Amino acid sequence: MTEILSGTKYSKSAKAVLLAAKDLFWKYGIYRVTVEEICEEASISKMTFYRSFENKYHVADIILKDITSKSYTEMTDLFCSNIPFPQKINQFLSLKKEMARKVSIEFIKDLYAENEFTNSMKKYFEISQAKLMLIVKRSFVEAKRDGWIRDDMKIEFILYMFESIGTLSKDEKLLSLFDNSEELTSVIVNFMFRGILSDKKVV
Amino acid sequence: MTEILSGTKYSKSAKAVLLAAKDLFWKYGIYRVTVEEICEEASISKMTFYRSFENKYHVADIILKDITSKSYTEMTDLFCSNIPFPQKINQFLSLKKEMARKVSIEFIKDLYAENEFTNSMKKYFEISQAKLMLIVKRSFVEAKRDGWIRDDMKIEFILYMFESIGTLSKDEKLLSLFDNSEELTSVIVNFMFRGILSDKKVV
DNA sequence: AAATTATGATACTAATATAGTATCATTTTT
DNA sequence: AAAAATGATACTATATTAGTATCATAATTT
Repeated sequence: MTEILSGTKYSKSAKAVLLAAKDLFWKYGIYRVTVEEICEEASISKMTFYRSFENKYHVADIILKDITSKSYTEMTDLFCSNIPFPQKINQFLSLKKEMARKVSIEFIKDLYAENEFTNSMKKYFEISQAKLMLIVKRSFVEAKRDGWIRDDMKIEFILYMFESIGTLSKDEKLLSLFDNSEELTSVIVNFMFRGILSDKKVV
Repeated sequence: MTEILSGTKYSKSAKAVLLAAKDLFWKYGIYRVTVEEICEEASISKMTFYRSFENKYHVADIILKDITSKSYTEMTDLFCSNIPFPQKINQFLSLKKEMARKVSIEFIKDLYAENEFTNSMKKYFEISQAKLMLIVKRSFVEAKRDGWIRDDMKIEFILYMFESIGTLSKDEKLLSLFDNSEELTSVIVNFMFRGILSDKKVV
């Protein structure tokens, strides 16, 4: 939790804002939270807020980028490593769980609500996703070659499903079926990998 | 969930409003939710809303009363029944859990934020609580007489702690330590009863 | 089928909330 | 002591929201 914004990049007050904003965004999403609320929660004045940040979307942007960049680095490292495929999947599951705990469903909901500010965030989110997919694909190709994945499974299909984990979380109807993003993610991810893993080599 | 508003007291559209409002209030509290949002969620027009309800606080009032009245009836029945004391406590725990699932922490937070509308709701909440306490007290007195409760435990102290379960949930600082009211309640309740039950008669 | 009733869509006003800025006093850091 | 950061307040412009009036349309009842 407090690992967020680890460097000395931000001043004391700016950090207070980022932490307070994160808590509020997590609970209520972005659009329901006001700048004044954030300031009150961070115990700073509104002017101090506007001296460091453009607006609340700027804050949300920093928070999102901080979290996704860390998560994608971990993911990339995982899929680039030489550990056996099933172990990769296990670790992937726990990384996903951890990430779900880090990114609230309310946050994502507001992110994908049309808005001139959130659009740039969306893009960043999607670009990170795309970069990761290249690495993941390579990993899946190797795994298939090594017999870890059922023969009738096309890599393209797997990748499509893999990407859906991110895409699905944009679907309001699906989101509303779950209480939190952690639950949703674990359901999707578990479902996916149970169906993918070859029967010959059970973890 | 859907047992809410079981009678034919409300029209189809009014029921839709109550259910939609409940979902929104549960997630975001009362003040963050607008009438128009409720209408959209309930798929009815704003006019239809205002033909049935005064405002969103009126809706919140009905929801709260519906839930508390049911819960307090169950509690009263439980403590008036002739089952052994430890069993009463066990059932009390599950009732409390069920109630926690029914009343969101966001809802209570807004309820106890100063506001001319929520004041009447607060009163109703507190009166129900007071009525229940009379019955609970009688039950505790009997339990002590029958040796279920440690001798050095004063009934007044127990009642105080018992009431705290409700009062504590008003404390912002404590609330913020937990993700949901269910967690908070179960922590308090469990803590309480483990310390109260006599060592001689373990359940 | 006609009448009654409930609902919807739209447009509107008044009230309220919020964003963002200017200014100056105060505190903290250097 | 000087410089930099923060706070408090007041302010304007804008956006949001509450609540109502009006008329059209759909659903029910008779």
